[in-house]
Amino acid sequence: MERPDPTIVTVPRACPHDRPGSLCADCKVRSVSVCAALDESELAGLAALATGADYSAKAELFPQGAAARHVFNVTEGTVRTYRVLPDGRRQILGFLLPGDFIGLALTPTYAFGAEAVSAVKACRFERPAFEALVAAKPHLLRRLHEAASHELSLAQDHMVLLGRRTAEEKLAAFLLGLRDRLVRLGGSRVTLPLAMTRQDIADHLGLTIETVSRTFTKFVRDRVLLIVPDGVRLLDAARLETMLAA
Amino acid sequence: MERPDPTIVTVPRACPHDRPGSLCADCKVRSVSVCAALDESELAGLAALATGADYSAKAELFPQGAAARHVFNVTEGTVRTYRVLPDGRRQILGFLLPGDFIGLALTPTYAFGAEAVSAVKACRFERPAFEALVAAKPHLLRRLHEAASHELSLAQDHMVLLGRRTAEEKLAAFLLGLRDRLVRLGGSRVTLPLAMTRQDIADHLGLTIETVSRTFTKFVRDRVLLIVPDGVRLLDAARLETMLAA
DNA sequence: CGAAGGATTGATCACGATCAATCGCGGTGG
DNA sequence: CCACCGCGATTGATCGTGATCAATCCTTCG
Repeated sequence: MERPDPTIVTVPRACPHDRPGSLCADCKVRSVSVCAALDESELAGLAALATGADYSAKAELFPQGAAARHVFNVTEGTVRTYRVLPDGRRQILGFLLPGDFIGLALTPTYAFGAEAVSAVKACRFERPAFEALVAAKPHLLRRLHEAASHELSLAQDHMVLLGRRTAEEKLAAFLLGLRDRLVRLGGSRVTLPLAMTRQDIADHLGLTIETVSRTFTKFVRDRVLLIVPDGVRLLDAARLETMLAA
Repeated sequence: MERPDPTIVTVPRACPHDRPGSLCADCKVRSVSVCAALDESELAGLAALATGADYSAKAELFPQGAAARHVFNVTEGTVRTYRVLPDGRRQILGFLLPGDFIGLALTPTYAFGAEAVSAVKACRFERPAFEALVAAKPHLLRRLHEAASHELSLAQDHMVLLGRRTAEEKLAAFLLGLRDRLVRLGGSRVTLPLAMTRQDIADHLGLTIETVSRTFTKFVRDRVLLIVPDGVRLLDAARLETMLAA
């Protein structure tokens, strides 16, 4: 699958954005999101609640601990979710790509902050209306639960990574995991756009920016990858896989 | 399957363990578990599905990746959940105490392994029957979702700990977190029984056994706690709190 | 009493952190 | 147009936390 510009994951129009009259039924990320659980009539209900929200790079979707007034479905761009300690240390919990849902937990406040890494477009739903829909549609709740369970499993994976992996293994796991997600969204298998900074990657993997940079350099020296503008090109993904098997 | 593991004893009975004929309505840990969501009639349905399962220390409840045939509600003792890497490195995801539920995810296989740390008693439900009950009771599903959301939040806390905390902070957070859970179960505020080994604690906090031991020793030297048989006595919990605030 | 398993302590090592300088690129204004 | 600026990334030098290697110690249990 060819992509003209590897730096941008172009996901065709989603939910009702800046195109008046467009519906969730046309949403190009629907198949990979919680919305996949809904039938036509339910989608209609959802579409009525949806508004488009655009964020420029570095914009805050919401801060940690804020009242949870919305749930979101990312349709374009990359979002980082994070928690910070009082002294400023930051842990990035994850990077959200098109199709990813924010607000699965249905808690009164957000347990983490969220910021746009690149320019982001999202489908946004008011919480009260969304909750009402969930209450009316057990199947949607079931789907939310499955999504939350999946996220819990990913969180557990990440605990293993943070607690028991070396710097090299961490970066290898990060790159392969991101590649797989991008492939599912129709991206290239060898060229990964990296919207996030080295600092973001470091804060996700429990490393410093210098260690991330040095590890990238080592991978380049070992002919495992090339660094290209705004991303990397994988030369030897098998070698990365091997690091994880070990 | 015909010759059951001698470390596991199954007894046909309702939720609470050693009292034949007793019902979930009497369950000591109900108020702190997902069962708290159920009314009398629902409890009756649940009680009909429950069997007691006892495990001696170190017994395996199920291995990582096994088909998820049961869900569990721990009623006595401590369980560790874990994932292991191919080369043997282990990450303990959490320690489950009475009232904690195993199998929230409702996935076809267990995403992690579970072992009894101490002698354990649990309420055990067959998955098909439990799933049927969940399908029939949206309120129970909602409760499961809330529990899963809470667990996700705890997992995110732990990611921060693993990625961004020092050894001292990790141990302080572990002790205070465990204390709070034990207090909610009616335990002491200053004397913590530690059913798990130093190695278990190390594998939970992303440290080595030696570092855990040395950090305990440092806490003793600093008059923060005393080491007592099978546990610790907190002398200066405030100092532990301070470490986390920093 | 001896063996075994968990815990502690000591000596040394090394991975990744820290401190610091420089690079490279894109944007901006003179 | 290009000099300058700012920010992210890279690289180098050194440090230090926590890992590793290894030797007891302590408790329980047969």
